[in-house]
Amino acid sequence: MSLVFWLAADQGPVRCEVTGQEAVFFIEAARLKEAEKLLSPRVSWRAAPLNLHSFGKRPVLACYFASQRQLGAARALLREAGIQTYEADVRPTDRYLMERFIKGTVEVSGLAVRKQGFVELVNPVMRPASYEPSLRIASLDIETSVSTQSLLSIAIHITGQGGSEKKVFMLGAPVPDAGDHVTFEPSEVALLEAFHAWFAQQDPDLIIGWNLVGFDLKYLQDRCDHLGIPFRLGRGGAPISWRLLGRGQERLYALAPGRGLLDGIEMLRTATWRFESYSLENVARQLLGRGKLIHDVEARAQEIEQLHQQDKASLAAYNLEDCVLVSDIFERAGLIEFAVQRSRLTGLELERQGGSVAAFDYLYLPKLHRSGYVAPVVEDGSEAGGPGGYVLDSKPGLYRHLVVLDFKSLYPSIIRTFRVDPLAMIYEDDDRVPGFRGASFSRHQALLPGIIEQLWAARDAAKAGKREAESQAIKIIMNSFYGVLGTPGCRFFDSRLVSSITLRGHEILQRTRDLIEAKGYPVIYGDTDSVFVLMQEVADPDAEATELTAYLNAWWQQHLMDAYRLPCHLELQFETHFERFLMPRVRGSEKGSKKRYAGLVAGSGELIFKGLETVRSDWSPLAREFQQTLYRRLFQDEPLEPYIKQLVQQVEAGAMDDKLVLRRRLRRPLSQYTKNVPPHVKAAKRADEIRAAKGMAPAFKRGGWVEYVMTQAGPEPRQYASAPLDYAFYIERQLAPIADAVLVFRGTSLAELNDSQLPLF
DNA sequence: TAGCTACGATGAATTAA
DNA sequence: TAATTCATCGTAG
Repeated sequence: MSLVFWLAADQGPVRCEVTGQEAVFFIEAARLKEAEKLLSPRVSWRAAPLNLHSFGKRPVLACYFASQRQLGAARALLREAGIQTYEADVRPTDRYLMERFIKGTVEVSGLAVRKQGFVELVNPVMRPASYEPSLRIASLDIETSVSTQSLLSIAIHITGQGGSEKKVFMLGAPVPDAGDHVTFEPSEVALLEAFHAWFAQQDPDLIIGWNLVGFDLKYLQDRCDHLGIPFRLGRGGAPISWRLLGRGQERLYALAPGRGLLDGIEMLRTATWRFESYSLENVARQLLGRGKLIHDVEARAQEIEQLHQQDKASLAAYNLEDCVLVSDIFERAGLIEFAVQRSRLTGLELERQGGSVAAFDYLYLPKLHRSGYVAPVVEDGSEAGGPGGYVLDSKPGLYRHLVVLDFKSLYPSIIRTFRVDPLAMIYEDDDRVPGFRGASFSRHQALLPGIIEQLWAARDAAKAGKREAESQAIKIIMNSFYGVLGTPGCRFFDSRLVSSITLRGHEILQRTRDLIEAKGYPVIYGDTDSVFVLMQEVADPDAEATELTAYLNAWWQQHLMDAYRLPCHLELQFETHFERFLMPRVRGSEKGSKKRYAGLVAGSGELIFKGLETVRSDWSPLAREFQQTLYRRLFQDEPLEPYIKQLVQQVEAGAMDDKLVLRRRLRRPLSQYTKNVPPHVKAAKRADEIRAAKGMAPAFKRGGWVEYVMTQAGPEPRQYASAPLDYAFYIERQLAPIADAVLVFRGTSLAELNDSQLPLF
């Protein structure tokens, strides 16, 4: 893999092609002499002895090369000579990838050659200096005409290094009141050319947007192809390279040489921000408290065309405002800082999504090599295995003063404490820490615990320095280790490893519960790393919770030292004090629920819902608002019955019709629902039938949302609903389950309340 | 261009009576 | 027709 860097320099942009990376493969030791003869005049390399974990225990030597290119050449030479190479863990990732985005923080030396207006460095050596982000960022958004398929306008908002700038390129005749930053062009070709010229001169490091690759860049590429002009947004006019990622769903991936392409939606997901809808409108409202300039999303396409004909100044403002929203969202969520930090930690491209397995390799393999071991290859055919987290049975009820204690980063802390590690597991020595499922771990020859220790310290430093994005990136990586070890897609997958993490977690959770109960506090629930402790009748719950936490931490320290001679890195923390708390029952059962509860946080008045209808996007707004009001009243000891009865009457009277929409995602293409047809699929199919009859294209794709209402004729798509709404459905299936979860503790139900209203004969 | 398991609710499909 | 199982989705951690 080679990388092209463009760096600012006095003589103009400096182009560096960097292939410098330590690459490695393995050959049988017996053929070293032959290999030396073949390789030494052509490439620079060195061989190191290694123990062999796989390849049938034959002695093997690791051959290190300065670059992937050298490795490739060596591989070809050896293959010709019939010398087999083993490439168990050669990776194409490059630790310097991110530096192309960080101007002035990379020291470059090498032979400078002038080439086509640029200075090219031959044999560059790059050395990262301190990290100092100074990026120039272009937020890009286009508007298009649905009827003619042509491009109407391109807006760009530039921020960061070098100051901010706003620009709109618009198709059509000039209008007077549009502002200086709006440029009008007579044709699409002229528009695209003007945009290219301006963009090259601005020379941003990053391009950001909303569905940037999947819509804006794709559209621009298609349009340029159609018009026969080149589309060159890379540095130095390089074209964008496109790739279609397979793996079931087709996803478009784009790379612009010398620039990063970051999509807001993907970045928010990666940084674990969660939204019900990732529309720009919704995310901007949630995060910034303001929305788009055109509100009616339904008629948006028509409105844009209409604006282009009648009010170009407004269209320019609208187009630009979307760019500004995206810039502000990136700023508010710290997405660029997050992307840079993540890339620095994982060695993966800024724009790379997921990649947990690759990140693990990046962190682990160099250390494994230095320990003298070769990693195994990925074996296909093996099934994922091993238990997950332990969930305590809950004791249902309505409580006062409940505190939640949880273990901070439980799985990473177990790995660190109990020396869980692929190498430690296979390394044979006498001083071992027991695991589960027959595994045990070398106390001294372990790599992962050290990696976690370093990350943990870096995270504490980031937190202390208020570098939130960095801390978040580290947390995500630490937490991904457990998942990676549990997937057959990872070369280190082994059910003994994951079981040694999760089953130790079971033990820790259960023992912690027992210790708390032995102290006289009832534990009514717990999930994986948390315990829910009752502090009813306690004068100062916060003080006692703090004291209890300290006691438990000290106990674990002592216990692990006594039982295993291990320093304990488990850390229980007192997280929340609920003034009031409700643990529901499983519907139609006496059993307490798991993963569903609600509580009123002491002091703040904040209501927290977990797993309940309120937080589920597939329940109607009616149901979700009902639950929040109901619980608020419950926790404030206000009467419930009048409110419930009143709401039921309002529903029947048709006063709540706009809150009855249900939404659910299609996780497959419509045609693949064969075994049964759930309501949202029925609604989607009806919608597409109606659309087909009108000569319109199908609107429901895999991954899309279906909005529907329940009518007396069954589920109907929201846009095309015709039958009268089925109020009985909403009362019995949306309100009653929510009311009953509370009323059951008073020995009544919604149905009973309703019946009592009927006249008695 | 491969992180994981546990759990609950609903409604459709299937089976027992 | 009632009871049970299965498919599907969204969620907790």
